[in-house]
Amino acid sequence: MMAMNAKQPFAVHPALSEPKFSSLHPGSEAMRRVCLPAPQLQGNIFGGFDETLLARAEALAAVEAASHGKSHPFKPDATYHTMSSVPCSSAAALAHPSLHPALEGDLLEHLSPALSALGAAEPGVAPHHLGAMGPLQQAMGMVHAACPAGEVESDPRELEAFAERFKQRRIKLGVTQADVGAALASLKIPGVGSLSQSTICRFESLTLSHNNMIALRPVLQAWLEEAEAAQREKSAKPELFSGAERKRKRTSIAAPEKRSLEAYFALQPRPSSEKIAAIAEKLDLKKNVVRVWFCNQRQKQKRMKYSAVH
DNA sequence: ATGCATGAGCT
DNA sequence: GCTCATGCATA
Repeated sequence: MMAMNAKQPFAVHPALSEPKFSSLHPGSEAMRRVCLPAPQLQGNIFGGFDETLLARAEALAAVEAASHGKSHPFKPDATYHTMSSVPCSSAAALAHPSLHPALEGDLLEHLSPALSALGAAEPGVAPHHLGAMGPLQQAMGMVHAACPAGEVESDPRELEAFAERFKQRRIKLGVTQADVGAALASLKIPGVGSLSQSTICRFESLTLSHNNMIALRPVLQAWLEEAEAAQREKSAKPELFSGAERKRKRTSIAAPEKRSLEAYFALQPRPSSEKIAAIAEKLDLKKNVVRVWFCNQRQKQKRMKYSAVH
């Protein structure tokens, strides 16, 4: 496939970074760590009472399971792990483990008071200088160059409004999210290829990182304008490209395991390799699956934290 | 709409 | 091995 993850050659436009993101520099990750609530405490806890904590996390998971067990009816689904033969119990994947926010929050707070503090301690998602930003960098550059710097805002409120307007106008054009993603390539913006339906969807629902939103906006705005112009002259033609025969299988983590993972995450969002291995063994999951789960969970938490503050 | 995965670049 | 952007597969 093409190099879709070229490093970002430049940072977010100055006007785009507000106070929250002023920490926008290559070393922001290090800084974020410094801001973590009582890091050494977490480290000691997890490092010294491994088994105890693992047990507590599991107990927590068990309590939660019992609390709304009936809300988690097992589905006679045979989890398909074509590529990642995760030996889930035959009674695997549940519909959705939506934990009760109240109950969960309560329990977790007792187990990890530092967790709640974290939310307040880290207001912004501190978008660094962005590493894997994608080919859209160049597009951003172009758009910015062609736009009066004054009108390019990064105000979260503005972004939210744009996303909503975008969706509305997109629907008005009768174009699907997938169509938009594919059509992006025909914009011929240097360095900008197509995007998936997932990404367009996430953009519209604001479930991308702030930086990602900022980066994509100019591109999507450009597409929108072109699409509307094209429609005016009656020559809109979305283009889809035939897919391939690639088959990737998705691991499905059963609800009980997921609950445990969430409990572990509350205790330690960044478990060491050893901890991950231990957790993986206890839950009978592949270590890499657990590692990726934690990575994804962290990404999700960041987004949630950000939207919660804005 | 969202869960799990991949890969680039960085440390 | 992490973060981040992004995507395939699937509910």
